[in-house]
Amino acid sequence: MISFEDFILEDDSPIYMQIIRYVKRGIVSGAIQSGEEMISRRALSVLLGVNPNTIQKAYHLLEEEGIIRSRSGAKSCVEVDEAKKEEIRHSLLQLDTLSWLRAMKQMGVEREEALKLAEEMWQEA
Amino acid sequence: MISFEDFILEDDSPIYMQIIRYVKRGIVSGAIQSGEEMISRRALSVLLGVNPNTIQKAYHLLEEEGIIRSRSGAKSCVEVDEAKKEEIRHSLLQLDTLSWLRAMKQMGVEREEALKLAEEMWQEA
DNA sequence: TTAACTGTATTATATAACTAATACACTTTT
DNA sequence: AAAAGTGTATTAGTTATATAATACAGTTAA
Repeated sequence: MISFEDFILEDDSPIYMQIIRYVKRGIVSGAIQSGEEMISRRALSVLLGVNPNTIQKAYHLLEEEGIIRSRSGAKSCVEVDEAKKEEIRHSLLQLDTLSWLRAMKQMGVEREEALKLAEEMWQEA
Repeated sequence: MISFEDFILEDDSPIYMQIIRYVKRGIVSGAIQSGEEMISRRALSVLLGVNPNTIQKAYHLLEEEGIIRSRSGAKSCVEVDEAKKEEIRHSLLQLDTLSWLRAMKQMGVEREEALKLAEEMWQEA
C-alpha cells in the first residue's frame, strides 16, 4: 500500500497539488506500481494533519486524470499502463527541468555554472 | 526604468509572487540595478492586465523585504546594497536548484541523467 | 501654478483553497 | 450477521487571491 512515508508538506503550492505530484513522481520512479492500493482518504488526512476534503480533491483529480480507480467502499487503486507512465514521466521531467533552467537564465547564470551548481548540490538534495 | 518587458504571467503561483520573483531575479542578473525607478503601480497593472491592488501587494512586500523604497507621490526605487544582492542571489540559487534536484531524485533520475537532460534542454529554455 | 501622475487607503465582491461536521451506502473483516 | 473501514456527498465557514471602484494627499512636469 502506498503509505506516503517520505511525503513532506511544502507551502508554495496547494496541498492537493502536492499530493498529486507525489503520486506521479512515485509512478515515474517505480516506487508506486500499477495495481497498488492507495492509503484511504481518512487515514491520509490524519497522517498529514489535513482535512479529508483536501485529500478527496486530490484523489478525485487523480481519478479524472486516469491514474487511480475508485469503487465505493473499497480502497482506491493505482491503474496506469506503460503508455500513461511514459506520458507522465516525459511531462514531469520536461516541466521541472524547464522551469529550473529558465530560473537560472533569468538570473544570468551561465550554463556551466548552473550545471556545476547542480552537480555540487546533488548529494545534499 | 524597470519596464517588465520580458515578464510573462504563469499560473502556478500568485501573480504578486511572480512579480516579486521577477524583480529579485533581475537584481541577481544585474538587469535591475540599485537606484533604478520602478514602473508605476498603475502603469504596470495596465501592462500586465492585472488589478492595481495586486501590484500594490507585490510592491508593498518588496518594500517590507528592503528591496525597494517608496515615497508618496514619487516613483518607487530599487535600493539594495551588495550584501543584500548577495543574500538574494544565494537564496534564489539555492532554493530553485534544490527543488529541481529533489524532483529528479523523487522520480528516480540518476545524477548523470539529470545533468545530461539539463545540458540538452539549456538552449530551448 | 496647474495638470497629470504617484503612492496609499478604503470598501465591496468573487473565486479558490482549506477546514469542519455530518451523513449514507458499499466493501471488507471479524 | 455485525462491526469497522471505505468512497462519496452535502452544508457551512475561514482565509487567501484577485477584481472593482473610489478617494486623498504628495510629487513631478508642463
